Amino acid sequence: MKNKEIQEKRMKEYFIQATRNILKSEGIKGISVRNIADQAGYSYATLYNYFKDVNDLVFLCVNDFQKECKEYTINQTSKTSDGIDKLKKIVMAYIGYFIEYPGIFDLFYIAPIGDFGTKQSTIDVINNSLDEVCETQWNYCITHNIYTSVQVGILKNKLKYTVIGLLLLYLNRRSPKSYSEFMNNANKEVEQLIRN
Amino acid sequence: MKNKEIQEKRMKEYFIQATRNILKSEGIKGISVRNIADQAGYSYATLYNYFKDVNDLVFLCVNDFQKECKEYTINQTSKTSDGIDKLKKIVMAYIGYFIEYPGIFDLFYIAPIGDFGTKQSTIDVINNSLDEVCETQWNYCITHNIYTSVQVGILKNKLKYTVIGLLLLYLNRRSPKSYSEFMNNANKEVEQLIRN
DNA sequence: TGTTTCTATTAACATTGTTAATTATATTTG
DNA sequence: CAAATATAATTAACAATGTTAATAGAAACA
Repeated sequence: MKNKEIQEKRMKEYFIQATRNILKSEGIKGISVRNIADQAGYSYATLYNYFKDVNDLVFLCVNDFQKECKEYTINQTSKTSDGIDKLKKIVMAYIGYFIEYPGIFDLFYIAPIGDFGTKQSTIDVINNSLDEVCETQWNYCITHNIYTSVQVGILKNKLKYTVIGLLLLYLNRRSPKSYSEFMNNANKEVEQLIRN
Repeated sequence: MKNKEIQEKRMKEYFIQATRNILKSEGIKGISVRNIADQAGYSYATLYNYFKDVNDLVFLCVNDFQKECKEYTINQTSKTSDGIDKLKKIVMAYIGYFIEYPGIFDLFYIAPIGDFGTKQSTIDVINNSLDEVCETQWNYCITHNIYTSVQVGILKNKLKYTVIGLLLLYLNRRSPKSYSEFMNNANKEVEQLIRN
């Protein structure tokens, strides 16, 4: 009876792995049932023995990406010591992650959430994505009296809306056109927010 | 030679009109070549005699919607006299417009812009959408020394990112869940931004 | 080994955007 | 006005999509 579960888990992992690869390389536009199944080494209909539909499958990648994203920001900022500077660098690294993998931004913030089919816990991970990445620095700032916890609460929201707004406009090719200009804007906005 | 142009313009208008109706009622998910052509009273292939593809057609609605959006904000704030209060109300009305027509938000900020096929002027309209709606109030604030023009430049950006971030998260069903909570958040954010 | 139960695959359907072939309608010309 | 031509609109067709139903294959068990 246990073998069954192990095998099922393994099969699911094959499909999830394939989905992650496609999301990272081709983005959401590259996602299709047949494409995923091909990369997983199975037929497209087999997928439906393990997942309700393709949307269900796609959102199962959120946890892995959030984990990867956090590690990414940690690695990019390991040399900086705790405090506001590090907070800023983490936020910029967070932005950098989605610039490098626009398909993951689509998944987190744009892909439609099925009327019911997407777990609340997944949505929670998305909503806390930026906060979680910054968590230790927020705590550091509170315990070292750089911010009050009320200020942190307000800042978290402002930062979230600003970062997502910036990314949406740039990744969806509204504005600005150039990467360097975008990074300028992002730097400026994050800077202004964090230095109160 | 002139008749031809008039007729062509009229035909285009039929399709654009149909596209606008669908966007306002069903949203972008309701857009399909056959659906548009049905509502326009023609066959689906006829559409290709007047438009490069369906994306081209969809983005032609941007100008109309921007105009409508501006009128919407004017009507909703006609009783308020110029100044910061009016500015805030206009921004909230702008938000309200996209809450009422989520499909238009999708068109403005989410729909993918073809590698080439979408006119730069259309993209400009989108990027200046909020600024244009607020224009007279920004000018009022500058001439009455409420803000400096430098401050206005900074505020415009902050406001844009915040409003779009707020709308994206709410309309795409990330957070918050309830309308009233969303309006609370939006009010708070806009308020904090505008009062320095 | 033979039967049953689960798993994977192929077939099939409806829907999508787009193009080619064909028919209907205007326009021009004799 | 009638015939020839150009233009506009429609149907047919294709490839790709998500999903379900029918089948074939493998595993488990008697």
